[in-house]
Amino acid sequence: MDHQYLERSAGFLLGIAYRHISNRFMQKLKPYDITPEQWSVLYQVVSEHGLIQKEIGNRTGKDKPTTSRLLQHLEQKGLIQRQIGEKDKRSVLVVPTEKGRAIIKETITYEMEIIDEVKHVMTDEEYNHLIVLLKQINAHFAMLQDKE
Amino acid sequence: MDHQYLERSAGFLLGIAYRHISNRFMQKLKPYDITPEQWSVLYQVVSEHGLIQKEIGNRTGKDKPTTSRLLQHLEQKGLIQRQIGEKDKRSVLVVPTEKGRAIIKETITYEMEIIDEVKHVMTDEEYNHLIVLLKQINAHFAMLQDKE
DNA sequence: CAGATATAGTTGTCTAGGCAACTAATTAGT
DNA sequence: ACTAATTAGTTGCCTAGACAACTATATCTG
Repeated sequence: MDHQYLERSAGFLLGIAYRHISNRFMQKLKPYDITPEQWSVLYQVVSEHGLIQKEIGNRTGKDKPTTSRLLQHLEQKGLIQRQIGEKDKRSVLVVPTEKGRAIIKETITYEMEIIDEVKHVMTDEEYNHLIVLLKQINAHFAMLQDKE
Repeated sequence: MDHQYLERSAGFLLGIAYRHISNRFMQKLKPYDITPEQWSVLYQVVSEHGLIQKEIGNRTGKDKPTTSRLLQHLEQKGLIQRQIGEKDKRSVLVVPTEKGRAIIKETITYEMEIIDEVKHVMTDEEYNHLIVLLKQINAHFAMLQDKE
C-alpha cells in the first residue's frame, strides 16, 4: 500500500488547501471577531440587499441548517437583521446593518491578500485556470445532488 | 458591492469543492461506518505500519487534537491499535487491525471513483495540473506556518 | 547534572457542517 | 376547495477542526 497515493487525490489535497487558506484568513480577521465562513455569508448579504436565506445558502454552498446558524451568529453580533418575507411568509429576508457593511468594507482587502498569496505560487494564467477547474468540479457535483 | 467577486476567490471555491467531494465520498463509505477523514487517517496507518501520531497528522494535514480524536474513533471501531513508543515514550505508535486493513482494501476503489468523477469534467492533463497547483498552495502555506 | 525549553499527546470549548426530524407556509392535483 | 406534496427555516445530535491549557517525556544549555 503506497502512502503516496493520497498525494494524487484531488479531494484530499483540496481539503488541506481549504483548511490552510481558511486558517490564514481567520488570522487576518481575528481583530474583527468574525470567522471566514461568517464573512462569506455576510459578504453576500452586503452585496445584495434582502436576500432570503435559501439564496444565501446557494451562493455560499451551505445547507439550510448551516446557513441558519451562521446567520444567528451574525445577528447576535449585530451585523445583520432578519425579517419575515412579505410575499412568502416562510422565507426570511436578510439585510446588513451599518456595522455589517463597515466590516466587509474594512476587511475585503484581507480576502484580496489571500488571493494574492495564492497567486504567488503560480502565474495569473494558472490561477484563472484553477478557478475554472474548481467551478467545473462544483457544477458537476451540484448537478449530481439535484438529480436525487 | 459585486456578489460575483467571491466567484473568483480560490479559498471560497476550494471550500465548496472540498465539501462536495467529501460528501460524495461519505455517501459511498456509509455501509462501512467510517467517515472520509477517518478513512484518510486509516489509509496512512495501513500504508505504513507503526507511524507515530505526529507523522500521521503531518501526512493528513491535521493538527494534534484532530489526529488524536480521529484515532480514538478508529480505535473504538476496532480498526487500529495504539502502543506507546519504545524509544520515545511520549509518542504513540499506531498499527492497523486486520479489520482496518480489510476496510481500506475494500473501499480504495471508492476513492478512485471520486477521482474519476473529478476527471470527468476535465482532461487528464488538467487534472494533473490541478494536483500540482494544489500541492504548491499547500507547500506555500505550510511554509508560512513553520516560519512562526 | 540541573533547570529551561521543546516535543508528543490529551482534553475542553467553540464554530462549521451533515443528517434527520420537525413546524409552518405555499403550491399542486384532483 | 381540500388534501397531498413541496419548500423555507429551525433544532438536535454527531463528527471535524481551531485554539488554548495541560501532562509527561525528551533534549538543550549553562
